[in-house]
This record gives sequence, C-alpha cells and structure tokens, in this order.
Amino acid sequence: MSNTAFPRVDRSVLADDGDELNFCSTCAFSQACLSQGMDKSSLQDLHMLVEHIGPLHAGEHVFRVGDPFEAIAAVRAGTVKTYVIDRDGREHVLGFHFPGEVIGLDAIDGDTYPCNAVALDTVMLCRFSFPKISVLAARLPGLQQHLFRLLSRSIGRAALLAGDFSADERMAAFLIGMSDRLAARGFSPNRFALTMPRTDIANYLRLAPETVSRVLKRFQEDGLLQVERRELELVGRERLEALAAPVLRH
Amino acid sequence: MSNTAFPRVDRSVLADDGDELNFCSTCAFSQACLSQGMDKSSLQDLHMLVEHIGPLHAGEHVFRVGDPFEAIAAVRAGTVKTYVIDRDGREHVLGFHFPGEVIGLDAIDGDTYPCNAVALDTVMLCRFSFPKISVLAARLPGLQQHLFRLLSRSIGRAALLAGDFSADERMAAFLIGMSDRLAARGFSPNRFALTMPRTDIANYLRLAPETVSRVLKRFQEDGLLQVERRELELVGRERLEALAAPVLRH
DNA sequence: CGAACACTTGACAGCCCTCAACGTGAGTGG
DNA sequence: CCACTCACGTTGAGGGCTGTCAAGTGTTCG
Repeated sequence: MSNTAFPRVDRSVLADDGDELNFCSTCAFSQACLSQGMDKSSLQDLHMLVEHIGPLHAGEHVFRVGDPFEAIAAVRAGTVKTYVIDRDGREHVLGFHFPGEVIGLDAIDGDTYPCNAVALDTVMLCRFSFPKISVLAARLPGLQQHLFRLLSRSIGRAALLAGDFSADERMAAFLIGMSDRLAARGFSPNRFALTMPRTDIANYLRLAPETVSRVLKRFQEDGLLQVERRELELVGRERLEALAAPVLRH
Repeated sequence: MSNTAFPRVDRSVLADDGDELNFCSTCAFSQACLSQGMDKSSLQDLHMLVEHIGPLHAGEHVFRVGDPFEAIAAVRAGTVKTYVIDRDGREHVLGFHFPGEVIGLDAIDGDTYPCNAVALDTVMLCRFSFPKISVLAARLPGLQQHLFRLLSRSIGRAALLAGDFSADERMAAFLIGMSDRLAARGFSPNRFALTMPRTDIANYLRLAPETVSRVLKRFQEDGLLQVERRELELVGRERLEALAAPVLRH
C-alpha cells in the first residue's frame, strides 16, 4: 500500500489544459489572484508550483489518514468526499468538495492528513506543495491573504452544520448550499445531480439514510423539488431557502 | 451603541505585565515564536503590535456580529464564549476559548465579525491588528506558519463535535477536551471549574440543559467525576476518555 | 426578605433511529 | 437477450434517546 498522498499522476490527459498564463479558469487560486491584481510574473510563479493530478476515478483516494502532509489541492472537476473512521468503526463524513474548492487545509496543523479524501466520480485536481506555496505567499501579499481567507472560510463553514437543527432544516441547508456553491462555479443552480449516495448525505447531515429518503419525498410532495434517483431540480427555491435560513444565516 | 470591536481598553491595569522581552508567557504567539527560534528583534516587532485589552467583566462583549474586523485576539485570562443568534432568535454557542487560545479567526474571510464574543468571567486579552500581523508574517516565516497552523487547527476542532455522537460521548469529550486544554496551559487537569452555565454547555453540545444535568448526575453515580455546582473533579479519567474516544480521536 | 436566576428532578411526548423487507437500476456473464 | 448479482434506495413498523413541559430547590443579590 502506498504511503504517499496524491499517488496517481497522469499528465498526458491534460495536454489540452489551457495555456501558460490563463491556466485553470476554474481554479480557486487563479481566480483570487487575478482579481487581486496579481501580475503576470507572480502568476507564473504560482503556475510553476502547480501539479495537475488526475483523472481519479470513483473510489480512488486522494489521500488517507496518516499520509504525510505535503500539499493542499484544489478540485478542478468532480466531487471529493472527506471522511474519518472513528474507533468504533463508524464513518463520519466531514464534507463534500466541488470544483474550485480546496482540500487538505485541516492537515496544515500536523505532519499527516487527519482525514481521508476519496473521489466520488471522475476527479481532476491541482496540487500545491504547501512548503512551496508558503514561501511564495511570503513574497506575494495577495496570495498570503488568499490563503488566510481560505482557511478562515473553512472554519465558518464547519461551524454551520454543527448547530442544533431539525432534519428538514439541515437537508434544506445542504441543498441550498450545494446549489449556491455549484452556481458560483457556473453550474446550473436549480438543476444538478447529487454526486454522492444517500448514505453519505445522511452521514454528513447526522441522519439515517431512511430519514434522507423520507425528507426528500416529503419535500417533493410539498412542491419544493423534483427528485429522481440522483437527479435533482429545485422548484420552490424560496421556501427551501426559508427552511435553510436558520442554518445558513446566523 | 459602539460599532467598534474591542471597545474597552484599560492599560493602567497592566502595568505589572512582565518585561519587554518576556511578555505574556501564556500567550499563544510568544510560545510558538520562541519555540521556533524567533530572535529578539523579531519578538520585539511582534511585541510592538500587541495591544493589551481588559479586564473585561462577565457579560461584556469583545466583539459582536457585524463589528468591522480589524484584529484577532489571544485570551490571556478568563473564558470567552463565541455564539450567534439565528433568524428564529435561537442562540447557538460556537465555542469556549481559554487562556492561550485565539478568537476572531473566522472573521478573516470578510470585513466584519461573523459571530459574537462575550466574556464569561474576568477576561484579559492580547489584541493583534490583523493587517499588521499579516505584514509581519510575510517577513517572519515562523509567524506565518504559526498563523496557518492556528487556522488549520480551528478547522479540525470545529469538525469534532459536528459528528453524530450520543449525549454521553459528547459530554465526555467536552470534559476531557476542556481538561486537556487547561492542562496544556498549566492548570490542574482533574480539578477545575466550569466557567459557563449549564445552558451554554447544553447549547454547545446540542443538548437540552436538563440532559446535561442528567448526564452529569449519572457520570457522578458511576464514579466518573464529582460535581458540585460548577466545581468539577474528574475521578475516572480513563473511563471518561474511553467514552470520549470516538469524538476526540478520529 | 423577595425576586431573579441557575440547576435539578420527574412525567410525557416526539423526532428520528433501528430493524426488516421490498423495489429498482446497473453491471456481468452465460 | 436474459438471468443473476449487488449496491442503492424506498417504505413500513416499532422503539429509544432526548427534548419539552412543569414544578421544585438552592443560591445570589438588591
């Protein structure tokens, strides 16, 4: 068993991956850097330390608990699930990560990854050596600030679903949150696919899979959404947002 | 109503606060910086931008939702509670912060604080202007790394109690976690005071206050601890740790 | 002394989990 | 093409954990 994170690299697949200066338009970093007026030479510096990873297929791991921490990664395509297995063998889903979002941030404090990351479908990643990006950040105030904000945002997000909310509130918040995050990256906000099984959703929301089924069914009966297998369409978005409001808006 | 965070400053109280080079031995920053071989001039630079705040008394706020974000702060004495009020008027306790711990990290992403911070007892703080400490961090790699780690650790901690655990597991994890954090700062690990009311503990653990009472009572009957009002002594620490293990150790 | 607050204790109910069975779709191999 | 397998998802019945409601006790403070 490999003890190294990000084991599967296949550069050949990425031959068509944009030009040198406008790489990864969906990337969490280029977006931030460009908007903060990073100049071309800085962008090139950043580009130099990016390593393209993938494609990883459903079930393949990006990293596992205990792998030595060396890099964070931005999801470029697909969905990554992070999770841990506790001492009783129970799985706990920590989060789902969509294109433009960054994984591995919780590993910075420590020299190994504290959780597992697995591809739920076909996943492409941009890998950033953390020691290298730290050095660069000291030279580029915009990049340093961006890293601070990324980390800070993750704290806030983690606290969201930690609160004491009903099954309906959490499910609505999950759907609205997913919609917003996908929309921010240019995907359709009201019509998308659930890339994860019900069991993972349930686990993430601290619900039983059966409860997820029942809540989705009731939402459909109440005209809040249309769901068929993993295809989803939000119809009564306003009422869903009202349900989710206590969770999303503190 | 003041719109500025950290409104109450009383420097006179702090006249006896150590000398220039060995300031705040309990401070979250000096500890890290010293251990990472920061030289005297760097420490002085850091010292220059520290602002001592306090004492704040129970019920006084450090900052409130919507206050403009300008600084993070290390708790030097006392306990700070962070919380939000949701749209339905329900309070959600996000965390308790003991000496040596840092508050305000979740505000970095945004220009206002996303939560309230209130003193539960008499609180002393070290305030760090975030723009200033960012600039300094670019010059001091150890400080930048320390900030990254602080932020990363908060992500991990936030994910802990978010999982799906029983009332017993969460309460045990809360007690063991509190004990460990106090012990790390030199306080007694097995005998300490709960500085917050039951309602806040309950809220933080997503339990009813009545459940907190009942679990504590049962823990006492089972010989796990002695509790009288807010005075607490952990007796059966190993069994408590066993209960808390699924929560604390992923 | 009285009021306010924190905490405890008991009775009861409800939300959601557990358990079990069934239905469905995708992939496989004959 | 079809039978088979298997994971995933749904549906129903029942129960347990924990919340809600209510009342009572103890402490602090004006």
